[in-house]
Amino acid sequence: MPPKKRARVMKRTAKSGDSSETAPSKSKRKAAPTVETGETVAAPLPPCHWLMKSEPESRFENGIDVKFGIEDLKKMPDQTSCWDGVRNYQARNFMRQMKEGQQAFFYHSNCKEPGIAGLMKIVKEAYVDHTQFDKKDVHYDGTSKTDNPKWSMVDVQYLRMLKRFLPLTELKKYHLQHRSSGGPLKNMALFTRARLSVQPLTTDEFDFILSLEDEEPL
DNA sequence: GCCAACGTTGGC
DNA sequence: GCCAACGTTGGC
Repeated sequence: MPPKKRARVMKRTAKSGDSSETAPSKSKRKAAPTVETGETVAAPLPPCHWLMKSEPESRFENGIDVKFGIEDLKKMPDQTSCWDGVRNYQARNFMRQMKEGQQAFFYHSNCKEPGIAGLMKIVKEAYVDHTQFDKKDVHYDGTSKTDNPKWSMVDVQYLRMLKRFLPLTELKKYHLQHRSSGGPLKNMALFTRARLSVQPLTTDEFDFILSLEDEEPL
C-alpha cells in the first residue's frame, strides 16, 4: 500500500461541464460479428503504454509551486506518487484505462529542456482524485460532487532514468522523418495531440523510443 | 513573455 | 447544436 504522497501535475483546463465525457467504457470493446461474413472481428486492444507530462521546474499557481519532475518522484516514499490534478477529460479517460504494471514515460514539459526523462510504472489503477474537493488545492473543482466525482488519478512508481534524456526536438525530428517514411513515430500523440497531458503509446512507438537510448543523439 | 493550438463555455 | 469568445497548454 503506497503511503499518502503527493504529485502536483498539470493544470486543470475546465471546472465545469462534462460535455467531453467520452468514457472509455462506452467504446465498443466487444468482438462483434460482421454483417457480411458473420465472422468475429478482433476488437481494438486498449493501449498498454503511456506518456505522462509534468513540470520539473518551479512555477507558482495561486501561490503554490506546481513543480514535480522525475527527481521529485524518485524522492517520494517507495518512489511512488499519486498523479493528481489532471483536469482534462481525454487525459482522465486514458488514466482510467491504465492497468497495474503498465509502463509510462515521464515527460518533462514547460521547461528549459522538454523531453522524456525516465520510466515509471502504474502501481494503482484509477481512483478518486481527492484534490478536486480540497479548496486549498490548486486543482480544486467546485463543480465536482463527492457522490459523483469527476476526476481520477493513478499511482505511479519510479522505475529508472533513461540512459540518456530524449529531447522533444529529437523526437520531433523522428516524427517528421517518419511522417514521410512511414516509421513508428509518424502518428505519435505528442505531436498530433499537442496539449494532451496523459497519452497512449503503441507498442511500436514505445519500443522505438526505448531503442533511442542506445543511439547517438540525432 | 509571446502566441499558436485547441478544449471549454455559453449565447443564441 | 452552432460557433465565437475565452482560457489553458506548452514550445519557443
